Amino acid sequence: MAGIEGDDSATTSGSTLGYALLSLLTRGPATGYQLTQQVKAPLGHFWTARHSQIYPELARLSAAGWVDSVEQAGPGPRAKKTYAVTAAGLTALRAWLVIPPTAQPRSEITLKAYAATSADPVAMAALYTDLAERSTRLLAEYEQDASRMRAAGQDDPGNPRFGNYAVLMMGVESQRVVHRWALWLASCLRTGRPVPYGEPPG
Amino acid sequence: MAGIEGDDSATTSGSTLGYALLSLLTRGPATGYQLTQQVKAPLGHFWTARHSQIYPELARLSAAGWVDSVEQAGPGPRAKKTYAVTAAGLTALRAWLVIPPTAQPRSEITLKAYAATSADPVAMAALYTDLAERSTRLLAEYEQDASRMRAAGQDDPGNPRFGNYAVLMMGVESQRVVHRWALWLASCLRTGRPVPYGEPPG
DNA sequence: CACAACATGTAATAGGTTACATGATTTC
DNA sequence: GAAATCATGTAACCTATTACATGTTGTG
Repeated sequence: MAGIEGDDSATTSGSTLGYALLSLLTRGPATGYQLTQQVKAPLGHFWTARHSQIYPELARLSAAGWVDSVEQAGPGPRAKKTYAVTAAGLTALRAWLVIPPTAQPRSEITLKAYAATSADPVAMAALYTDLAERSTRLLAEYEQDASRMRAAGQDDPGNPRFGNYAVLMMGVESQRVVHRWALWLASCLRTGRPVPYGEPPG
Repeated sequence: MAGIEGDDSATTSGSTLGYALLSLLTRGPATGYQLTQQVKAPLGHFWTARHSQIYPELARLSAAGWVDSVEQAGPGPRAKKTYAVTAAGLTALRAWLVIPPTAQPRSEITLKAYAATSADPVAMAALYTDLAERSTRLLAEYEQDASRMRAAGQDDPGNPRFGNYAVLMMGVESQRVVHRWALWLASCLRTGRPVPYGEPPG
């Protein structure tokens, strides 16, 4: 700051949310509202954001020169703004992508399993049986999405939407794991005795 | 508040961190420092907390009557406090455990995969090859921990430390998934052509 | 004697959720 | 005409990270 002009250099190091929005915008220009929808799936299986977080972040990205926007009037009291990544934004995204990620995942279902023996075994087994059922439903959904994507050629790394497919593959694998693990855990809690992991359920 | 006494009813609904600490304390009394160490593994594979978050939370749990503490003098300028779960704390924990969890997992490695095609394919493939290597190391560690635990009878749901084993099993499965997925992704990016998921690596 | 480990706290900041606020257009 | 969808923002609150602050005990 302090009187020095021309400080619009690439020193701005954005937030993870900012990079997530840039990633979405590489699929094409979008409004804040559309980004709020698009973040739901498949990205939303591993990363979520609400509109109240997205709108202020778009303003910050715009101030940093990483996106620009055109206004289109209505509907509602305010102008509709369509955002697009700038060359500077794409450069920043590319630089961020190749930094090895460090953040640990956070899983509430696993945290509850850590204290599983403190609760009623029957209730706790039911919890994990329900979880296994939910993962079955999700898995079916994801597999359908995956075959639709393959039919559209999105499993090709040359396709700009290949990332959607990569994220979905992780979703499929994760739900398979949740399914197996939840059934194993439920089986342990129901029988009250050690169950070897990976055995077919009884 | 407001003049009404006897408001120490079970209306206090704690934070997730609070329940995580209660879960740790079901293994036995501990100081804030010890909890900071114990949260690292295996719980830390899916849930983390720093001491700066733990100390204030212990104060809140204490105020709610969910834990109590004894002071032991030193070392350092302040007294050392050893915390233990109270009956009320255990009741609260049990009630929380059977609530179906809703929180979505958050994974930075998957987020980066979403934008994989925006970066240099060689650099990006290297990132995921490194990730696969790291998961191999972690998997070996976890498997060792698992056989130690089995030898100690912690794979028995009757054992109060069974939760440690359940969390570790999720860790093992998760690292296996990360390994397969990262190698698949690296293979896609290196060859630039669609690679069927689950094929042995070339 | 330096350095790691033990031990407990607070302050400032960043990240994220819930709730508040407004209003047009489209569909049943 | 009611309800869903489109569309954008702010405020209050909760959660989590980084940095600041202090001081002892044990090990090489």
